[in-house]
Amino acid sequence: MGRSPCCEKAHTNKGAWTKEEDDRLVAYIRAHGEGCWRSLPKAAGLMRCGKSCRLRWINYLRPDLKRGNFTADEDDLIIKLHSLLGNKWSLIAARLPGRTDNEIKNYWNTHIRRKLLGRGIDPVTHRPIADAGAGTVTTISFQPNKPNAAVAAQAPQHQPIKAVATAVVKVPRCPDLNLDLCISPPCQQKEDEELDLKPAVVVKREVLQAGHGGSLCFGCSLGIQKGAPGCSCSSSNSHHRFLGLRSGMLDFRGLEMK
DNA sequence: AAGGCGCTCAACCGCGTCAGG
DNA sequence: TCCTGACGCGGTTGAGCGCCT
Repeated sequence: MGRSPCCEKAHTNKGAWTKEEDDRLVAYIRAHGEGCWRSLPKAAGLMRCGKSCRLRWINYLRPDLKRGNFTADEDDLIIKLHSLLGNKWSLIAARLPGRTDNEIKNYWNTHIRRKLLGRGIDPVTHRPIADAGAGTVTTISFQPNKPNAAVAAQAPQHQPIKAVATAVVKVPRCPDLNLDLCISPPCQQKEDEELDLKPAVVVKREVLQAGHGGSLCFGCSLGIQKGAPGCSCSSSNSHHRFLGLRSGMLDFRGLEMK
């Protein structure tokens, strides 16, 4: 049994969106909110597939999107997150307010990948290309309160990405990471409100429904099942900082690449 | 001036996951 | 418990643009 198409393809537009279509979509979502993408096109009077509407909204029309070039700090953060998460673009995007997974994915493939290759670093393993087959672990560690300014640009060639830490964690070089990390819950709301920080993590449905409330471990916020390796919800100290960083929005200012 | 080429990024496609019946 | 439908994600494609020859 084949998969049924997500929409009636015979009567849907494809390709670039027109200004009128954009306006219709924005107007509809402003009036009714997001959700139920399948029925949205019909309700909004659009000859588009629901998936197409969702993508257009998320990647282009959303009002909170930050347009324009990536900053050096964002570059740096993307590289670090990719070294931890692999091609989990949605998770990386969740840590970059105003950026979308598609945008980051494109940026990675067009800019960062090349940049890393130019430095002799394998963009997949984040290890020096000459050392790619070694099969050893990459030590990623972090040291808070060190300036990170343009560390990516200053990273010496043929050096693995590495940071220095109070608590050193070893991660397998395989992208299927065992994220056994000390982290903070993404929503320490009161504290974040005081600092005017907006939680950037999109919390998975199951986590919300499991009644975690505002006390999620970083693993859960990344979509790891509660209780699975990488989840530290049950830990007595659910308020530890993720690698010494604030929750919600990864503060990478204390990270350093060597 | 124009054709070729490479790059960028918006959009599409197919699959995995999950909730609800 | 199984099935189905909807959503979300990551990989891929291709139109449009700018640069080069």
